[in-house]
Amino acid sequence: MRRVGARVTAVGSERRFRLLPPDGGANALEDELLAKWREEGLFARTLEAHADAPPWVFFEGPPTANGRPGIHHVFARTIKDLFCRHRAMKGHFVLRKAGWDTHGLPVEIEVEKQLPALLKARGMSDDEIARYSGKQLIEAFGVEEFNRLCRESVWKYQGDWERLSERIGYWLDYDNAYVTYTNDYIESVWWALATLHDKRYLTRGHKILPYCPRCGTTLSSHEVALGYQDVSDPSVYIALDLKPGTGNGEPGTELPLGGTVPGSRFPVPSRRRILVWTTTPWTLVSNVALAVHPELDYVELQKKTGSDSTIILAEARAGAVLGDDYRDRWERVGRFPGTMLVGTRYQRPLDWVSFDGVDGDHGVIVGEEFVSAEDGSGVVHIAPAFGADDYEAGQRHGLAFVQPVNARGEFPADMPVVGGQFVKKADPLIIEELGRRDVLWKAGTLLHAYPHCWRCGTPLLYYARASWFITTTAIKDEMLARNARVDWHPPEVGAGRFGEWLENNIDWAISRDRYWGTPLPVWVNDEDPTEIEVIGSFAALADRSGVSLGEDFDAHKPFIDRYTWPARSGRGTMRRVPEVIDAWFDSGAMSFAQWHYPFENRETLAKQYPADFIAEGVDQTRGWFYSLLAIASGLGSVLPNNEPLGEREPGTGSQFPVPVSPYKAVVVNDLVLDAHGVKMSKRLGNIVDPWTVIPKYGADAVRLFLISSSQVWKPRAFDEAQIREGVTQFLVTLKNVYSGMFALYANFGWEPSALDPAPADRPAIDRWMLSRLATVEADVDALLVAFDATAAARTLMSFVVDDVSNWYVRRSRARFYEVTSPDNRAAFATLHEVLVVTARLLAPLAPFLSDWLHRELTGISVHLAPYRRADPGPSDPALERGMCEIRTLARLGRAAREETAIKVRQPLSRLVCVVPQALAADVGSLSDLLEAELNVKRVDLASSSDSLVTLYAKPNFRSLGKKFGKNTPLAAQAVAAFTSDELRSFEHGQPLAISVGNDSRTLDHEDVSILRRATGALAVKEENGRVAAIDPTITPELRREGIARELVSQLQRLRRDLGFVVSDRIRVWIAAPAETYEAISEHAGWIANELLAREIVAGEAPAGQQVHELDLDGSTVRAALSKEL
RNA sequence: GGGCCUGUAGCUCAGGUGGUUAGAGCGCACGCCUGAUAAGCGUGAGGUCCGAGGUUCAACUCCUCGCAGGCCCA
Repeated sequence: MRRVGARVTAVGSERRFRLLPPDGGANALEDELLAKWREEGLFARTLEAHADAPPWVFFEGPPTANGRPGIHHVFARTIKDLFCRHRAMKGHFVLRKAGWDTHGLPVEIEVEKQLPALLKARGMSDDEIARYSGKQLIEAFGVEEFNRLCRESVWKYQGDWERLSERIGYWLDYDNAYVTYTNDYIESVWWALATLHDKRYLTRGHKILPYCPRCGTTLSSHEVALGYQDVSDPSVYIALDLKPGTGNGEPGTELPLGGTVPGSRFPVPSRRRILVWTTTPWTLVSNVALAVHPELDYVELQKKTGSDSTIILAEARAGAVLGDDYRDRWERVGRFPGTMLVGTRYQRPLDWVSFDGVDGDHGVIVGEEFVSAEDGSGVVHIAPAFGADDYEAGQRHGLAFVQPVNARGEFPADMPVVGGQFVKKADPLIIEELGRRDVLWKAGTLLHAYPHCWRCGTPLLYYARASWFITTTAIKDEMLARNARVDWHPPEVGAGRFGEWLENNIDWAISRDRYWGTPLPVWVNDEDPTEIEVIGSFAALADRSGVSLGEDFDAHKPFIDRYTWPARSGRGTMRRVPEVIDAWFDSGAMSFAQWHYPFENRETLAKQYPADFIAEGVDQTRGWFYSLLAIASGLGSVLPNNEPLGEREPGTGSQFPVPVSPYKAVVVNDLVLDAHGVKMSKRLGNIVDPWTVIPKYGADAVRLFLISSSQVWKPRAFDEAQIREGVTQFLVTLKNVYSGMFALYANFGWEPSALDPAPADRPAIDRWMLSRLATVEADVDALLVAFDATAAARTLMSFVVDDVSNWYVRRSRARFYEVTSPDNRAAFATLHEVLVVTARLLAPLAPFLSDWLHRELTGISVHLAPYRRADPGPSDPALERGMCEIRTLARLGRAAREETAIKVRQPLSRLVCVVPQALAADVGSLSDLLEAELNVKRVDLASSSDSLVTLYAKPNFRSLGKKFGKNTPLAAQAVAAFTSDELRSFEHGQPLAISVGNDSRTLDHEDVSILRRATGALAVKEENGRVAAIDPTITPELRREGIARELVSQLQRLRRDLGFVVSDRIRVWIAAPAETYEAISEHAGWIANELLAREIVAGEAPAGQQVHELDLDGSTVRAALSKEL
């Protein structure tokens, strides 16, 4: 038998299995693999390998590259990558086309920031620059040049994105990325818009948008959020006269007269007024209605001093508006719900706007849910041109639309009092005028947060702008039906957040008054705005304009605006509208625009639509998830495999065709927070830079942490300590199993061969290990199929730590010290199989270490391997059950030993075990594992007849509850009271009955769990019917063996401390008291073998040898070691 | 104000068609092991499962109402 020093072989040239680099080497290891992958073109090879396989379609939600990627991007990209890798290993063709979202306001803002410096360089003065608004700066700078800069700016961080994606192992085809600003992409978007227009889903309308009158531009919600300031605004209550005799036309709907309250001592009022609150007096000029909440209670109040006029307001607001003591001064003469007010007409506060020729109602009270009892008077003034709620209320109630304010925020020059004034400046003038007209009730000021232009500080106006819409309200049912087909993870995002939102969906305003975006392909006759052409292709553009587009054609502004043509009607010129479109429309069109469909790749799209899988953050519910769905629903069957919602076929009861969703499954991830659970922000400086943490722990560790720490759709705190404690521990364990056990000893001469025993011929623990492996393989795969990456990761991680390392390897260690016998070969073959399959299961989650291991173990990349073995070998549920019991017994046995306070090194004579009867057979053959684990000479599995065993009953509440209902607790008591003998005979088939009250019933076996308990003078631990009882008696013989083992332990430590290596052979001198020496001499052979000693010499060491004193449980032993040459 | 989510041990998180000892890892205390060693293993102590009502023989789990935190929307 050959023993070779491990350290010698490990660095020798004959090694077959490389050892892993030492701790902290994750970065180097991953870099080594990245270089290898690049060199081999591995990603491309994995694609080629499955080129003809059934596709599994993934859509990449395009990131905007004009910001640095952060740790949350690593999170989202890990999710995308791991499912794609998994399905690819399962044998699908998983094309992963990268994409870039390149249009839109964020890009423009980046460039806009550079404009002042650029204009100054051109000689423009600071004063001049300061006078210009953002849009004016762009115009002055030149749209052509501006857009050129935007186009460049998009790629500023492209390198960062690609580097990070590569570093974390996110495989994506960047060479064939789609880019939303390219002509091909734009043409597909045009086609979609033209198709939607053909279906009458593209329309023109109004939308209330936050608008900066100085910059002349609308702002996105993101920009609005940048500019909130606390300001003091007017807070004005006005009292408007109700017109008598008005109501909603139904009999009896007229507002009851105040004085009709029974017993009222007040006369019928001659004047009834309603109190209205506003913080924007200038909008009163445009008032067309008042809104009340239909279910809110309103009161009519009359001054106790005997005035003959009354006021009306929400009851809940009376105290706040009139003073808490208002009841002292006011008498309530009426009380009614808001619905009673609806339809009543009133005298508007200012009459400067004419309604001549204006469609729609005005001067009327309407009911609206948005009216709040939290502030104001519970009556809201409605000016549809100046508020989103107002506008929608106007739409719902057919109100007139007047907008006597120009784009600079000024009233018309010819308006009385406020003519030509900027609206905000007009507030005081209007308040004065209201006073003169005797409608002003109370004027004060209010401090509140109001949005201002982030660029110039001007207060924003909510202002109706002409806008182009996709009438998504018309396809709401279609969207809901398609959404219902989506497999959402988690489901509540789909049904709740998203579904709820779809239910309340409003039309999608897609036009933007901006520059850098897909131009809206709508041409309008400048003489007749009703004549419209929507151009759906560049060919159509060339055809209509009569101009050949040429090689250098650029579809962006300003070039596109030069294409005009005479109107078909014969009068006027067709000119493009100035707007570009919402960049969300671009992204939502990616499913087909990335293929330049329908102009090219029709066959490709037929295979690559719809997506099997997408994954993004929750913030995309109203973003990309929506835009994909809305566009797919609007386009319907012009996309392949995209049948619209079908009518129910008459008579058949079947529904056809089944609507499809543009994505069959979505995994939604939540935010990544900092270690303390606080949202990361630049302001707080708590942003985690991926480039500092990834080199530190490795991408595998970061990926695993992000996936395993909690369900991906929950927010997670990014805590480095958690990476170390949770994930690194797992990775270290896996590395130890490979390097510290498998590779280290396999290098002494094992490799897979025909000499390895067949699995069926291996020891039970090997067969158990392989059976567990097959189970875990199936479980992890099923979890990934079901998109539960967190559970998959946890299952695999606990398998490696608990089952493989902590049980199989620990219990099998000695079997790896030799490589020759069948038993050794069985262990190596088993562990090899375990590691290979583990590497494959791990590959989607941690693509680096798994590949490194797989290559060492098999010679090929894990990413070219199948995810599951075709033949996982025999599964043995009985063996798995039995081992589970053994491990429970081991745990209980350890606890029992702990109680005896006898160290494990001291052998004991026997362990008595009890398991539930049904499992006894499964456990029997495995008891030798317990002997070794607990260092006992014998394990007895006690049977029921054993005098050591007492039976006791545990009631099964679930089944007893069905029989006894209310009396369940009593029945349970009765069951628990059965004696051991009664239970024994019940087990042997004798009936057992209990009576509770008048109710006597025979018990079924399912009603009672019969458990066993060991009794006697043993150290006993028990849990759920499993018992481990240890005999603490130490016989002299056991004592001697314990001494020998203690000696070996101490000498081994000494041996190592003195610098001997495993291959060294030694001579040992031992001098000890007589009793101790007796123990040593009895076990001398075993001791020598353990210590790899040629000879054990009894007595004092010769002079010159260094002597070490050891304490062996109280007796002193002197020992000396020397190397045998 | 609305929608959705979360609240379980000091920390991070599992779990449960409602069933009587609520789990894991880390941390802590104690101990083991020493041919995985700048490793490995165990035992133990920690919980009114956010609060209050309700349904039920039985609620940590279901219902209602709150409280606290988060996200999105207004």
